[in-house]
Amino acid sequence: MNIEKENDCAAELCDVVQVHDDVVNALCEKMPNVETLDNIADLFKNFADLTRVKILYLLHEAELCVCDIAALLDMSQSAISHQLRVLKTARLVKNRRDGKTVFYSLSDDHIMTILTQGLEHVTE
Amino acid sequence: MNIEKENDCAAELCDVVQVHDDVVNALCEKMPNVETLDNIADLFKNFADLTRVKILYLLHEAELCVCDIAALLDMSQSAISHQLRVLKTARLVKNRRDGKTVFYSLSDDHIMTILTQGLEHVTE
DNA sequence: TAAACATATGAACAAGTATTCATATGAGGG
DNA sequence: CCCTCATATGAATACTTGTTCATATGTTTA
Repeated sequence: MNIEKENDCAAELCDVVQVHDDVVNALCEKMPNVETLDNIADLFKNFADLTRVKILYLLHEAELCVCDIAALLDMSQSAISHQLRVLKTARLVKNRRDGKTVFYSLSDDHIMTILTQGLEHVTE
Repeated sequence: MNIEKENDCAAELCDVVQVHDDVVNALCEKMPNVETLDNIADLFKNFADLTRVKILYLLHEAELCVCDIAALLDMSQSAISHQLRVLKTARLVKNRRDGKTVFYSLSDDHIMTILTQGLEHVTE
């Protein structure tokens, strides 16, 4: 019974076996596969940093360029650019160039749905 | 115009001012305060690790003791115990003692709502 | 084409974190 | 009581990550 091994469910539990076998079997089958769980963890990594949360909230309100975000958050242009690259790699934000300026915006609405769930949880 | 300073909105933007002042003012007012955003980031940190995501999914299916989780995830008892402490500190899981055994379970349903949002996002 | 501006990027450093190892605490059974 | 089992914890280590600094790329304008 070990979800690590392609859900083949063969790991041994405590000698005392707190959980009945049928329950544990059901457990393995209901679990998403490890790759999916890893993708979920990676997704949430993007929301696990204050700077990135601020950026996402700002972009929810308006399309912004790098230097505007840097000014609004009182941080260096480089720091913001690095973080925007993280968010872009995760496909949470997209950008478009207009002359010298690069405008960033949220990729889709689902991102804000997740953040709102978090907001609701922390505000009870 | 700087949300860092208690939303007093007084930071300077790019010289080129990509965003009009009224838009930026609206931005500052709509943003949750920094403390709230920090709490959101802290909340998501709990979901930003594969081991913890696995644990939460397991606990969604059944109340489990430490050694069962360790066996199911093929990890050391100590590693699991450390992670459960993280999740307990964040009030995402609760526990009860029954003799030698300590059973862990999810604190509330909202936790799974957030994870499900993440799952939906990664599975498109 | 040179200068100025906006952004991107690589290396380095500091801070945070997940696991291991050894050990401590706590509970039940003999 | 002592022994065993289940869990917790502290220190150490390896790994990850966010920011800074210096610099490169790309675009516009003089």
